[in-house]
Amino acid sequence: MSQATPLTALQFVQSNSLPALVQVEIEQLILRGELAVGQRINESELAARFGTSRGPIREALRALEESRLVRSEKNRGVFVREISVADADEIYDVREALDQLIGQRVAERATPEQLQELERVIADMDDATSKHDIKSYHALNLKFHDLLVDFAGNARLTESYRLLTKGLLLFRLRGLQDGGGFAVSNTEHKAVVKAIAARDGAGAGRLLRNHALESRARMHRAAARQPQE
Amino acid sequence: MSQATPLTALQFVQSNSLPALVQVEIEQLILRGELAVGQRINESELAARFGTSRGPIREALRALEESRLVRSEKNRGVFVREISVADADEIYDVREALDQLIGQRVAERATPEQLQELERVIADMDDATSKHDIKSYHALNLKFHDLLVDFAGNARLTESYRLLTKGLLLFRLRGLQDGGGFAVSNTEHKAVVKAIAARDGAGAGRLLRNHALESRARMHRAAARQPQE
DNA sequence: CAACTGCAAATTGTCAACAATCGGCAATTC
DNA sequence: GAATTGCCGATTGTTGACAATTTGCAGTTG
Repeated sequence: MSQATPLTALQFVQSNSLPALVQVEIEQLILRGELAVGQRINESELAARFGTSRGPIREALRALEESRLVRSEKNRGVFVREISVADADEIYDVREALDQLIGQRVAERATPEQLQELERVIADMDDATSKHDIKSYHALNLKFHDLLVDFAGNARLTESYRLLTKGLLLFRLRGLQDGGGFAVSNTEHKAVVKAIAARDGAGAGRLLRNHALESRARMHRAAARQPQE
Repeated sequence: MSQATPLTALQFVQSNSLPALVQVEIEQLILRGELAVGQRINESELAARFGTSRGPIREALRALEESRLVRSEKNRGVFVREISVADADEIYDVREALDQLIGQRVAERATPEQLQELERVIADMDDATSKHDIKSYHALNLKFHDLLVDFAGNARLTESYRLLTKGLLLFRLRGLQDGGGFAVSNTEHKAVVKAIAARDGAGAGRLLRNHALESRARMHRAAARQPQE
């Protein structure tokens, strides 16, 4: 699913409707922080920015509301969703369960090529760590977990997982996620991949769940350090 | 969350926008089977039916698309989503993981009142079974699992779970879910509640996961009996 | 008679205008 | 001078109209 399928321009125009395009565009705006958390979204402004009328914008916003990236107040507008530590905790509860499933399934079905790809990303993360390149590390970390859920080979699982973690991304924008510990985090990644390589489903599941658990703990430490609630 | 909060008419009008209302209305239409699985949805027709213009309808459909109840093809319209046995299997994979989490959490935090409520629903299901009232049994079964996820006390979990099982409801409309076995199913319910009452989190989790597993098996038997793929 | 071409009706995609509502500011009152 | 009221600009909610696209059908052609 994250495999970039090369589309011809024709296929692209045929399959993507304006609201769908606008939707991912707004999503990027939010996830990159250009639309601040909690901020009201002005429909006319976005319409002007994308060169459309307000109709497609509204459709896109309604979809984003369903996917929990924005909330809407009647007659007042839609706002970029805010997320509290308690919210993040709820997400982590579910994420831990899904990560366990992911680890188990990937261990059972990953191909050698996929295993290699995971190892390559881990190596890149080591690189980023030694260069203190936090931004790269974070992108690679996302990619790593994205690959994992992809390799689990269950579209619904992928969908549920992505929806969930998107909420966490929102949280990161508040600067509250992953309070350091990059090296530690990557050590955990390595343990997971090792279990996958050994086809140890139960072990990989347990380790990946534990990784999520540790990630949650790192979030809590960061939140305690920088209490902005 | 499923606790019916009584709203005054004023609050109702203030909080619910037309697209949101239309959305649940269309959802009901689909889940009750009035809009057949796979069928194309005519926007103008719905607009006339609800006495609105097409704008709100389109917004609602976009939200339903995000929640996977419909799919949309550009310039052709939106269709009620179809679901295959393979799709249902994917859903069950995730559901099993979530059910385990639900069982565990409920065992840890259910109040005596909540426990009683669960037992009451189970008794009602026994009633329905002895009366061979399949319809009531099914509604009660839904209610039972709805209560469980509610009592788990995690809004995100509830949301993920409901989204997932909504897809399964779509499947049931094809007459492929739960090939008999009501009595057996309720026996499993009783075991789960027993573990909850004993505050046995691990046990309740295991039992509820197993219940989902058995439910999946029942689905497969029904699908094998009535192959319409 | 099969296959292709070109219309025509139906339907979706998009827009721009109008109505309803909200939030803030100034005028008024006590 | 503080509180309240009434207005005004800005923004959302909804609509009806128009443009673009699809699809089935009839007519034509080989």
